[in-house]
Parts: sequence; C-alpha cells; structure tokens
Amino acid sequence: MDADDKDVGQAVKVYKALGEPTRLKIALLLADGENNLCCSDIGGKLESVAGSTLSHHLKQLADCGLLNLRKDGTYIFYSVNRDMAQKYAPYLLK
Amino acid sequence: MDADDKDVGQAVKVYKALGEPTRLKIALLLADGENNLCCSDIGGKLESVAGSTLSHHLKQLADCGLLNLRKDGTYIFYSVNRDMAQKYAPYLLK
DNA sequence: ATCTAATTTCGATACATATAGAAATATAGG
DNA sequence: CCTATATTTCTATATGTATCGAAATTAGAT
Repeated sequence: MDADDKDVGQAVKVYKALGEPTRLKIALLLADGENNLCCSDIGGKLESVAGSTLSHHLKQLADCGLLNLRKDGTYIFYSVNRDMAQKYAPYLLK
Repeated sequence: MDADDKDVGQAVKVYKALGEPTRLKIALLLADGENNLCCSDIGGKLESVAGSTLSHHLKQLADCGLLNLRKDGTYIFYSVNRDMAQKYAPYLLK
C-alpha cells in the first residue's frame, strides 16, 4: 500500500462518514458557526436519535479526522476540523 | 421537506457515492486529466471487477450528478462534472 | 438477418451498518 | 461513599449494499 492508496483510504472514510443523513446533519450542525456542541446538545437538535446511536456516529466522524474534540468533565465538545472540511468537503462550511 | 433538506439529500448521495473504495477510484480516474473513459476502459484500469458491478457503480456516480456522460454508439464515455466536484469534493480534482 | 461487443438488468448471496436498549464506564458534586 | 449525568460498549436485529454470473438489451458491422 503506497501513499496514494493510504490517502484514498482516508478519503473513503471521510466520504463514508458524510454519506449518511444523520451524520451529515451532525457535521453541518457542528460546522455552522463556532458552536462547540456536546453529544447531548446534538441529540437535542435531532429528532429521536438514541444516545448510543449518536455516540456511534460521532465516533465515526471523529475517527476519520473530521472533528476536533475537547473534553471538559463528563462533557465532550465537538467542532469540525476546518482544514479537513476544506480539503474534502467545503460544502460543510459556510 | 424544504430546500435545505433537499440539498442535504443530494449531498448525502454524493458522499455515499464517494464513500466506497471502488467508486472513489473510478471518480479519481475520471477526474484525472481530460480522459473520457468508457465502462470497459475503466474495467481495464481496475483489478477484477465484473462488468455488472462496474455498471452499478457508474450508475450510482452518475445518478448523484457527479458524472457527465456522452453516448457514442455502444460506448458511453464518462467524465466528472467539475462544478459538482468543486462544490462537494475538490479532493477529486488536481 | 446475424454476429459481435458494450452495457444494463435480474436474481442470489454474503457482508456491512444503522439502530436501539441495557449494561458499563467516567466524572463531578454532595 | 452515593447519586446524578454524560458517554460508551455490548448484543441483537433489521436493512442496505457490494458483488457476481447469467440473461437481456443496445447498436454497430458484415
């Protein structure tokens, strides 16, 4: 596996993460303004998504590098990594 | 469903199309240079993908608006729609 | 009309994944 | 320590999808 393949691998992860309605909405929420939102904030803005499901989606978005996260007590605040968004999916940004 | 939702719907389709290794490779092949390739050309550049599978992938890439296509006899030549790529996935472009 | 090549459609199968509820973990506060 | 809250992990299930081979379709060439 050379460098190109590796990059393709990451791009696939990014696009797979964004290619699902709930996750894309989460990404758009997080890209919108400078809001840093925690898991339950996001849950409040979506309709009827179980916490465990949300956690799974956030993990996928974070694992591909699309999200920055900051721990604060029991909370984890998420925001989009703008460099990644710029490179792979500027559609996310204003 | 309002205009925003509709746009999210298209974006999901685009990212879902790109979020699969074979399809992303196809998109990169088609974005690379001004090559217009037909289905069998693409098959020749990938390893062991059945024609029916290739057809399925190309349909998905075309249906979300990522590809331009030009029929010529029994051939169909594909290229990427650069406006779409610019908007959703500039990573595809040089 | 027949033949050949390109592509799509159909049917089946195996694998991936989105989802939820319940249990587990982590962390702050009393 | 105990409680409450935030988040994750576990387990199960239902749906989605990537893949192929075979059959069907399409369009040019002989």
